[in-house]
Amino acid sequence: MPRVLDVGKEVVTPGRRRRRGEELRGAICRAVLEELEEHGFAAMTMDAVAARAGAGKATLYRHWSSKVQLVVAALEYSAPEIIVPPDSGDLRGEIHAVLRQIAADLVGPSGAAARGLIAEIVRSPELASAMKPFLADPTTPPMLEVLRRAAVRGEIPVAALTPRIAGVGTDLLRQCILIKGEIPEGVVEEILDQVVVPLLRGLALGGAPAS
Amino acid sequence: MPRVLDVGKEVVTPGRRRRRGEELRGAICRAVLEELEEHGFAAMTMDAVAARAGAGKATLYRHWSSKVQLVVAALEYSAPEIIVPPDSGDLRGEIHAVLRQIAADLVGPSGAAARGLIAEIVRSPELASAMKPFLADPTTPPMLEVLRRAAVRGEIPVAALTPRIAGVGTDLLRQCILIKGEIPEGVVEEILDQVVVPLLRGLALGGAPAS
DNA sequence: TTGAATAAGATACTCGGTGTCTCAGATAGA
DNA sequence: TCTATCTGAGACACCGAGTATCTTATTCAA
Repeated sequence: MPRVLDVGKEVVTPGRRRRRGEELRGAICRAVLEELEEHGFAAMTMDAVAARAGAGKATLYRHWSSKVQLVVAALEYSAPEIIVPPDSGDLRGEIHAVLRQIAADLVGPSGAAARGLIAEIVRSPELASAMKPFLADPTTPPMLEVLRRAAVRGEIPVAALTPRIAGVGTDLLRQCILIKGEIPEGVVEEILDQVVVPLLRGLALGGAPAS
Repeated sequence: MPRVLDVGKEVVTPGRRRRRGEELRGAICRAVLEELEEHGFAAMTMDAVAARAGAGKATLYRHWSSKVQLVVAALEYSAPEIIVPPDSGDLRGEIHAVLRQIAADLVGPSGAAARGLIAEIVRSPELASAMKPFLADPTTPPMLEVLRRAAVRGEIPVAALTPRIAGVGTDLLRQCILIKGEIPEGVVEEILDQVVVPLLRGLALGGAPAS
């Protein structure tokens, strides 16, 4: 049952250059990031990415099996870095600096992508493993480093150096942007002063349960 | 330009009963909850809901403007209740009881719906306000009540009675299920003992910053 | 009881997006 | 130079949300 294709195809493909390999993949990843920044994950279409990259849609699917996989690849391509603040001896200030960076990332393009990925996890939980690195890893280590230095100074116990504790601030920020769609002014400081700092103070006490 | 509709319509509608008002809305909401439980939010189609409810798709859209609004209504219809544990004087135990209930809700059908709604917020942040009640309200008040009683007993300061502090456990649980697609064994206790309890202990100290 | 107004059930249709498929021609490697 | 491979382009199939429209059951007022 032959389908009618390309009848009268008259394309004047003017000796256009064709990229391959890393050059091609890089151009596509950059196009993905730009589309993400402009439209967000949901409104980003594969056609738009293909058009912006000057590539064919089939090329996208030849390299990545789905929109989600493509976005994951683009995130890998431009991994946003969290800078560990210099050791100032000011624990609150250092944590504040890390949280501010994380908040900025969540609001920016890579944050939009990450939020979109979380939405996709909701639709297909089996994807969770594929994108775990982009959700947990990049933010926990810098915070752990800040806490480690505080532990060295004796401000907090070594028992406080767990991913759970180091990730509290990040988790709360992420929760905020997921539910509210933004991180309102002052939320970073609210989390810092109502949760993270008192939590560390409580851990410094160690021992007995609250009361 | 007359479109051809219903040519040869031969429907044998056998005097089928037609429901209205609350009966109809209830049947539709139940159908939504069943579809959510079976397929999750994303894979739930309006056609399937209509078919299961024995209703027309137009009827769905006559009552609710979109899939999201319909799911919000279904959640209202079956509002999962968080029971405030009896005043035992055991703060950790009471918090544990509340967190366990919240975790169970997040894993169950209404949790699946809520996760789907969060995914929709990601695609259209303006919807955030429409569903805020279903994300924050149901869980914060019971926890605040538990904390309030602890404050009366003098275990924690009144300053600890903020939504931010009361919601820490819930937020962390929600974050967990969003990212991992599940709440692994032991996570509730991990959050309780590594975060919530030490946090309250730190707040009980009041005053000076950590160190 | 009856007739008009209202709204339910059914279904065809539009629209937009993902993912598939095919093809001509550019590119790379022998 | 010749050949195998992969790109760029775009038509296409498919699916689901939301719309339009028709028939008819139900409600309510006269």
